[in-house]
Order: sequence, then structure tokens, then C-alpha cells
Amino acid sequence: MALTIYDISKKAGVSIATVSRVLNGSDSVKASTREKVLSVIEKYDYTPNAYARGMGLHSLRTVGLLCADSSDLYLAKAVYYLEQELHANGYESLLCCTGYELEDRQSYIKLILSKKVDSLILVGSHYVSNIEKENNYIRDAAKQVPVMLLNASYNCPNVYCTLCNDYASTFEATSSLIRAGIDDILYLYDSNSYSGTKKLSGYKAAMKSYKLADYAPFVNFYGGRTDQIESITNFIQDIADRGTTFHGVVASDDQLAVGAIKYAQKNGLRIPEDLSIIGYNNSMLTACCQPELTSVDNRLETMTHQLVQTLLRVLSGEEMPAESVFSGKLIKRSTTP
Amino acid sequence: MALTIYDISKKAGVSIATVSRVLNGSDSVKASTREKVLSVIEKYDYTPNAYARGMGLHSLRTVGLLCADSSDLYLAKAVYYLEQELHANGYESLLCCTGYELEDRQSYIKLILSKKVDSLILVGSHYVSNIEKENNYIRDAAKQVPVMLLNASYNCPNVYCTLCNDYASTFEATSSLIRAGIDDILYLYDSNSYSGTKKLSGYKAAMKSYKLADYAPFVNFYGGRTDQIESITNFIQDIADRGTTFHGVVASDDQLAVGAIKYAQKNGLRIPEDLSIIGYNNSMLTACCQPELTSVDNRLETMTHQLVQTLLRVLSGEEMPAESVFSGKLIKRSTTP
DNA sequence: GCTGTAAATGTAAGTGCTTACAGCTCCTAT
DNA sequence: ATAGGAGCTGTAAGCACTTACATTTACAGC
Repeated sequence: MALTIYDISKKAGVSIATVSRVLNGSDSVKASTREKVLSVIEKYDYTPNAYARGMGLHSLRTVGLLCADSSDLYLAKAVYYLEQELHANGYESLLCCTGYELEDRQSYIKLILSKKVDSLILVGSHYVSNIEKENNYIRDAAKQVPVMLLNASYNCPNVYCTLCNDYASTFEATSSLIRAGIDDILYLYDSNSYSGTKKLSGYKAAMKSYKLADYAPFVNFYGGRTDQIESITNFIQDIADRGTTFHGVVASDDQLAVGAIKYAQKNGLRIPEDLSIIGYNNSMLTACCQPELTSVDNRLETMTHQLVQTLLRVLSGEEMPAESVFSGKLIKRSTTP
Repeated sequence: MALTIYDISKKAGVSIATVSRVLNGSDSVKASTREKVLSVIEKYDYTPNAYARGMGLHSLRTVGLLCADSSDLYLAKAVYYLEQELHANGYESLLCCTGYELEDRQSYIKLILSKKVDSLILVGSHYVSNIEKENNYIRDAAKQVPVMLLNASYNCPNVYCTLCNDYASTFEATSSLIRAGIDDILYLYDSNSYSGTKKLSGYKAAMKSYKLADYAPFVNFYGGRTDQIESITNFIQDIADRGTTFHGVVASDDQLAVGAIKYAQKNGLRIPEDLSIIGYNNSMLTACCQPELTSVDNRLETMTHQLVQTLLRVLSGEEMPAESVFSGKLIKRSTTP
């Protein structure tokens, strides 16, 4: 059986209260006593029981990290940054890969709350198809702990949002192609998420502002797994085969854009002369393809940093802004003119 | 303040013991009593306090998931599969991205054990540079909970290993190039991990068995981040510029192999005529490049499944084999003849 | 009607920590 | 000499559960 605070107090010749004070860094312990206790702790390699501690402290310094799929290129990075930042501040992460089904997400949240996490971080925006319901259970969760949203916005007490202006970024990405003389621009997206709808609006607004409002045939939703490049390529091939012609592609993530590159290569199209392509997230994939992919950097590392800092301050009782919005940046590489 | 088991027992008109029994699914509760208690729990949306529970139960059905970097393409997939499989069996995952420093890994393990996880899963093999020390603290951890290693082998009580025969896979990958008439094969690797050394041995053995034992100039260690393709390309360029000529590349992961593809493209080399390339892990990158990458599938999903099944049985007291070894498979695509 | 047994439920003793409050020691100011 | 206070330490009461053991209840068998 593991050592308890009683064992340590006995070995150090003090009371458990004193050991506890040393553990919690109280300043009302004589230096010599502290030394003695610390040396005993060191010697016997004692670590306090986190659950007993949680009962006293009402916190286990653990947060729930929810995402649909932590193996997704983008979400994996988000999870990684968050975990690092949290750990650096003394918090651990309970990872939950909820999948995309609303009910699974909901039951996961209940489960995690029962583990008495100090906060809930929802990584990747929530899904618009059920936005009412999703918002409902976020609101319920927020009654218990602060809820942090990454890449989503929901105005609700105790919910804090950190996001990137995906509308503006996609507007800019689309506009840059239009300015280069391309007016038949395929918009490929993959998720009905909060940020997904923002991106779509950005694309539409850009098309509209250049009087290219009849963009309807160019908007296409890919419903498969974005890690299966081949099926993305087939998806685009289908679009082309059905008679839609396009000389530009704006995609909601890099995987879709890579699918477009492969499509071009299979059809002997030159990039960017015959087809210009812009991805999103500025992931490592941008460097894996040839030519290298122009992509929108949506400031993931900056956002995750901000999110955790906000959380820490909220937990320490500070009043914090409910929303922090950053600006994305178009990183030009070789798939655009 | 949140409801406690006392509140529920009062409202249901039973003792706290009965509520606790209902909560824990004991079968010695009359059906009608159970109904009554459950309806009260439902009505007041009560969730038991995890700290208190952890103290009584000595298990919160949580396991620690340690990996160096969950944003790595391969590790992210491993983490994802493990989390899914664990959750499906009622266990949650405490994610720890330890980085590659031994001391950080060690302190992380101590921390996680104090949270009273039911087991520790070390994802991705441990690092040979400090294998003695790393094994030491694995052994210590195994005194408290079963320790599961993915992609590593360490013979120690209460340590269970699930791995793929990376030696044989790399032997086969290398041999396939030799049989195609290539005898100057660059071996690129990136980590001094357990599986890394096995792969290296596989390469060397293949070279030796074809009497190409003077392979020394062809073995190269890349010490950077493998998500930075450009620096991998530069690394290979350096090797070539220093006078090593090679017509084949066997890499310890797909990122390195993609770097080789980009190197070939920048130098106008035809693939596979001038340079044949084999990656490892059979990740989505194999489909992102052109031509598509031949790669070794090391059966990640199968392994993670096996690992969790083994863990569950160990936790329920069954005697289980200390090591489960699977066979990898070379997936031929267009970067090899 | 009584006993014996099994099923259902309650009582109370942990579980390992935190912390309010009490107590002790030693010194200073009167 | 003595009250009072500062500095340090100990005692004990939580915290919200689990569970061994005790008790009650229900009912079959005689």
C-alpha cells in the first residue's frame, strides 16, 4: 500500500497538519521543520493521494479536453498545444474523442463532469446541424464549470470562446483568386461546424462582392473522412465529370486541398496555371505535396495559448472577456499564381 | 452546492448505503427500491462526486496515456484508437504529452500515478539513449499498476508489451529494393527508440545478407522534427552533396520518406527509376504525395485493440502473455519499382 | 405460531487529505 | 512579575463516498 500523510508525519516526528502545510506551501512552518519534512518526503518518494486531496481542495487540477477526433491533423495539434500549456500550469487533461454524433458528445460531457474536472475545453467547433441542442448542453455544463470553446462562438454565461476570424480569412483567400482573374472557384468544405459556416459565408461574400453571385454550382460538401485523400480526389473528379468547370479551389482544410492537387495531377492540369488551390490550417501537408500548398494559417498556437490563459484567470476568479478573436493569415506558396 | 448522496438518500427515503449500491450496480437491491432511487437521481440530475468515489473505490476507471507528442501523425492515431477502445470499455484517458526528455517523462509518470490511474499506457517506444533509466522507472510504476507498452519490449513483472515485428518489416522492405537491383540504399531514421533500433537492425541485416555489408555511409540519423518536411529535404540534400550516392531510401517513418520524394523532385530525379523510396507507418501521407508512397503498415489499429484487450483482462485478474507481436506488411505503391 | 434462512437495508468505520481553531512556547512591553 | 502577542504546531472536524458487518424483514417449512 502506498504511503499516506500519516506515515510521513510519523517518520518526520510532526503532525499531519504540518506535513499538509509543507505540501501546500503554507508559510507558517518553521524553515527547519519544512526541511525535515521535505527530506522525509524525498527519502520515501511520497506522493499525496490526489483524490483525498481533491476532497479537501475541491479540485483535482484536471480539465476535460473534448474533440471529435484527436487523430485529425488539425485537432491533434490543438490537443497537443492545449495539453502542453495546461500541464505547464499544473493542470492535467482528460482526453475525450467524442466522434461527431451529438448524443455521444453529450453523454461524454456528463461523464466527464462527474469526474469533477475544473473546466471543459471543447476543441473544434460544434456542429451546426444540431446547434440548438449542442448549445443547450454546453449551457448546462457551464452551470458547473467554465466551458472553453476553441473555434466556436456561443454567447452564454461562463462560456469563453477563442477563435479566428475564419469568415475574413476565407473572404480574403477567395478574393485573392478572383483578383488573379479566376472567377469559377470551387468551394470545398467538409463540416457543418461553426467555423465551417463562417468560412462558407466568407467565400460567398467574396464571390458576391465581385459580382459573381451565381456561385451555387461551385459549393460542394464532402461528407467523407478527410484523411482519405483518394476519395476526396474521386469526389472532385465527380464534380468535374458532371460538367462543372472551375479554375480555382478554396478548401476548408488542407486535406481537401491536397485532394484537389491530386485531381489536377491525374487530369494533367497544371498548377496554378490551369487550377489554383488554397487550403486551410497551414498544416504540414502544405509541404508534402508538389507544388507546395497555399494555405490559411489560423493561428492555432496563439489561440490555444490564449484559451488556457483565459481559463486560468477565470479559475482564479478574474473577470474575463467572453470572446477572443484572432486574425488568420494567407500563406502564399506555389499552388496559387 | 452540488447534491450529495445524503440528499438523494433523504429524498428517496432510503439509507446512503442503498443509494451507493444502486450507483454501483449491486444486485442486492430490491427492484422497486432501485427504481425509486434511480428516479430521484434522474429527477435531481445527481452525479456522484468523483473524489469521494475515488477514495472508496480505489479505481476511477481512468488510465494514463503517455506519449512524447500527440500531434505526431502516428502517435496521434495511436492515442485516438486507444482512447476509443478504452472508452468503449468504460475507461477514460488521461493524456500526457511528455516530450522526449527522460526527466519530464519520469515526473509525468509520478504525477499520473498520484491520480490513481488503473494503468499506464506508454505509447510509442521508449528511448534507447536512456534505456536503463527509462526501464527503471517503468519497473517502479509497474509495482503500482499494470504498465502497457506499445511498440516496445521490456521484460518485467506487470509490464505487457504489444508490438509489431519492425525488424522483419524493415528487413523485408530493404530486401525488396535489393532484389530490384538497387544496392546503394540510404537508411533514414529519426529516433533512438526501441522500435527505431529494431528497424535499423532489420536494414543492416538485409544489407548484410545480400553481401552489401559496407552500408555504413548509408545510415543517417535525422535529429529534427519530422513535421518539418523542408528541413528533412535539406538534410537529404546535404547527404547527397557530401558525395554519398544512393538509388534507394528506406525511412523509419513516412515523413522522412516524403522528404526524400521532395528531394528527388527538387533534383529532377525520377521516382522510382532514379530513386526508390519506402516509408513506414502507412499513414495518410502516402496518398498526399505524387507518386504515392510505398510504406510499411505496422498494424497500429490491430495493436491498440490487442493492447486494450490485454489490459482489461489483466485488470480483471487474468494471467496474460507479457508480449504480443504482430507482423507488418509492405504496401506497394508507386515510389518503388 | 415458531424457527431458520435468505434477501434487503441500515449503521458506522474507514479512505487520506485540508484547515479552522486551539494550544503551546517564547519573547516583549509594561 | 505578568499580560499579551507573535510564531509555530497539533487536534479534530469535515469532505462525499464505499462496504463490512449488523440488523430488520419476509416467508417457507414444520
